[in-house]
Amino acid sequence: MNRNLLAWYDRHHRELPWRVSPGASARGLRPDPYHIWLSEVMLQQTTVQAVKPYFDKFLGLWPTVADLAAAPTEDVMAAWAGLGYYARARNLKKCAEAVATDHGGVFPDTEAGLRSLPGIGDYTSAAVAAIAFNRPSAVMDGNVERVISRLYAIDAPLPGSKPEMKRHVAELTPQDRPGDFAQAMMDLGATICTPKRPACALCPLNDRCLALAEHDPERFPVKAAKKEKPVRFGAAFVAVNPEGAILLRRRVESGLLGGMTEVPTTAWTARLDGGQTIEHAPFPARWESCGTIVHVFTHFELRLSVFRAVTAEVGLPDPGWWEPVTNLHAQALPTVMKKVITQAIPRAFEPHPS
DNA sequence: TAGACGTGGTA
DNA sequence: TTACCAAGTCT
Repeated sequence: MNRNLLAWYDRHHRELPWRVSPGASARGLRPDPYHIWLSEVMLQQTTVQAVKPYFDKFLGLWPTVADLAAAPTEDVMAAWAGLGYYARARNLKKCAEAVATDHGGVFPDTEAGLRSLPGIGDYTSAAVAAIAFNRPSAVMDGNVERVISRLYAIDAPLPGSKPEMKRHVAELTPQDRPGDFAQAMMDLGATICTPKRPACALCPLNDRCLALAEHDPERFPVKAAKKEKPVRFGAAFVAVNPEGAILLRRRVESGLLGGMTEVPTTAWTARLDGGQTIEHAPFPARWESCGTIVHVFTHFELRLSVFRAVTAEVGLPDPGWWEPVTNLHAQALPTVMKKVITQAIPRAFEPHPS
C-alpha cells in the first residue's frame, strides 16, 4: 500500500513553492522548516491557491523566522489581511518570537516540541515534524480524514471518529519516507480522492478501498449535521476629511477580526432594532446612505448599512486615526471592511496614478 | 466539548 | 443561489 502510494507520489506530486520534490528529497535535500511551518499555518482551513501569493509576500518581507520575530505586529497583520482567521497571524508572530528567543532561532525538530508553540496544534506539529524533519508522525488533516474514511468505509461521523482514523494513519505511516507519505496522502485527497466525483480509476489505493467496493465513495466521510447560520445587523461609517483621509480604528486584540483595522461601526446585533442609526456614528455629520453590504462569516451572516460623510474634521479622533485613501492598501483591513469602504468609495482600492 | 474564528472557489 | 468546502487551533 505504501509502495503504491509513494510511487504515485513520485510521479504525480504537486509542485508547491514551499515543497522539496521527492527526487531532491531522496538525494538528502530537506525543506526549510521555516518555509514548511509558514505554509502549514497559512494552509489551515485555506486553499493552496489562496496561500501562494501570501507565502511569497511573507518570504519577501521576512526571509527568516528571526526577521518575522523582529517585525512589528501591525505589519504582520497588514500582510495577512484578506487571508482570514486572524488569530493565525497573531499566533504566527508569537510562535516566531518563541522560536527566536526560546529556541535560538531554530525550530524544534520533534512533534512534541513543535506542539508546545503558539498556533501549532495536532495537525501542524505532526506535519512539520514529518515534512521538515522526516519524523514518522501520524499526519491527519481534512484530506487524510477523507482518504482514511473511504479506505476503511468508516460509518461513524466526524469529529467523533477522529481517534479511530488517527490510529489507522499511525499504523500506515512508514518509517521510511514518512514526510513524503504524509504529503502523498494529502495530495491524493486534494487531487484524486476529492469530496465530489473522486477519480477512483486513477487512485493507487483503489484495490483496497472499502468505500469503492461499496460503490459509493462520496458517502464518506460521514459528518455531523451543521447548524443554521444566524444573521446579524449593523451600520458602518466611512468618514472622509478635507485632506482625503478616512477615519479608521483598531479592533481589540481578541475575538472576531482581533487586532485588525476597521471603520467605526455600531454593534452587530441579531435584529434591526434601531441600534443601527447615524446616532451611533463616530461624530455628527451629514451622513448619506450608501446602501448595504453582506458578508458571510463562518458562524453568522453580517448585513451592514453603509454611510458616508465628508467632514471638516482633520484633528485626531480618539480612538482612531485619519488614513489617506491612497494608503489603504497598506492597512490591516479584513475583507469585510474593504467591502464597506468600496461601497462608500467605489475606487478606494484601485491603483492611484503617481 | 462544542462553538468561535474568514475568505474565496466550486457545483 | 445555496451549500459545501479548504493542509485546524483555541478556549
